Amino acid sequence: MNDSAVKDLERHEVTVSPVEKFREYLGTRGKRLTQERETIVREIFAEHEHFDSDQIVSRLTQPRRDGGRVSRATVYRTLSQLEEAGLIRKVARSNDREVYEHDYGYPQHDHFICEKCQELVEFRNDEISAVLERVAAEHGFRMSGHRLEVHGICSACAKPPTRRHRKLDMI
Amino acid sequence: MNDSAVKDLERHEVTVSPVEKFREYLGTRGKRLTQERETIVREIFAEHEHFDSDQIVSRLTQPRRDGGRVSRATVYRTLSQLEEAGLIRKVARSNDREVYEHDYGYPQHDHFICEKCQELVEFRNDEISAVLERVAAEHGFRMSGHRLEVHGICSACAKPPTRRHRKLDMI
DNA sequence: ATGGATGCAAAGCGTTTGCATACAG
DNA sequence: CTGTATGCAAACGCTTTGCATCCAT
Repeated sequence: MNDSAVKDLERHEVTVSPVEKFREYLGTRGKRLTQERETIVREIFAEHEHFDSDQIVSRLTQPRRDGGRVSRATVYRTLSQLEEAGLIRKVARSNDREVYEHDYGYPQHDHFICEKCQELVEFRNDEISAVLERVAAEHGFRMSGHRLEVHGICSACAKPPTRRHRKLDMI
Repeated sequence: MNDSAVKDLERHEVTVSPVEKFREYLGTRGKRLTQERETIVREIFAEHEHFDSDQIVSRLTQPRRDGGRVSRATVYRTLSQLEEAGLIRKVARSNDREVYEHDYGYPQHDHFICEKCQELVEFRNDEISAVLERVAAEHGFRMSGHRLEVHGICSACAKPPTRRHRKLDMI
């Protein structure tokens, strides 16, 4: 992909809504944008937070004020397709569940994962991609992306224990 | 950890066998090095290859010439402990299974994961850890390690398709 | 001796799937 | 209309666990 193509893509990304982007993807595959799928996409892109399948299921499985309810099966099926469509991506595993995040309209970044509180903290660093591009090229590997989890203790958990932290530790 | 401590660790690593290292770990925890555990460690460290739980289970579950057979449950229980002991670590997920590799007596490295053939290819690059150390420090994050998967197409799969590749592609 | 470890089978748990029914295009 | 999609519940596949028995220390 050349530079102007990249620019087109970027412009596209910030212009088209997630739902529209998904509709386009579905269209090219002879698939349909159903109410259920739209409900799921709206729910997921309502805010930029990490999430797992079960969170979405519990939010959409019980009757809702606006969009109708969506079954567990449909949530799973739709998450897979959203991933194929490049709207979301798996960033980590936590509690035996895949953790997703937005991969559309959001800049490339990686994560710290705290071993104490399990919190995911995003960080951006362009050097990493640059190094990876170079290393991949050296190995004749055609890189399409990467997944990087940096494990350790976050600043909050590293601080001298307070009442609040103690409590959490004792669970 | 200072330089001489690092050197001690390295010397230690190449001197003590995986089984001994495991015995040490178990000892400090009031646990025992049983025949089953030793069999598993020997099997795993017989060669430096990536592996998943099921591979070990199938190799040790059926009666064996030397070491006795080991149950599925014990393999799983022991793999967890080997991970805690720092002898092995999870490097990826493939086919819904955790993929492990030796984390003892082997230098730090990361992996390319081919999206076509699923092959894991190791690569070493010291810049990455260096960058991560720095970024972690900037964020007040106390880094203990990282897991990096670089996704894309490996050189073999990227080559112009041969008869052999075509066949594989059509599966 | 005796508290930890094993084996077996059953349970767990996230995820997938078969099938009858309900829609989007 | 017609091929897709949904919902439900059952099936799946990896992993964990309860319990009676066994064994390393």
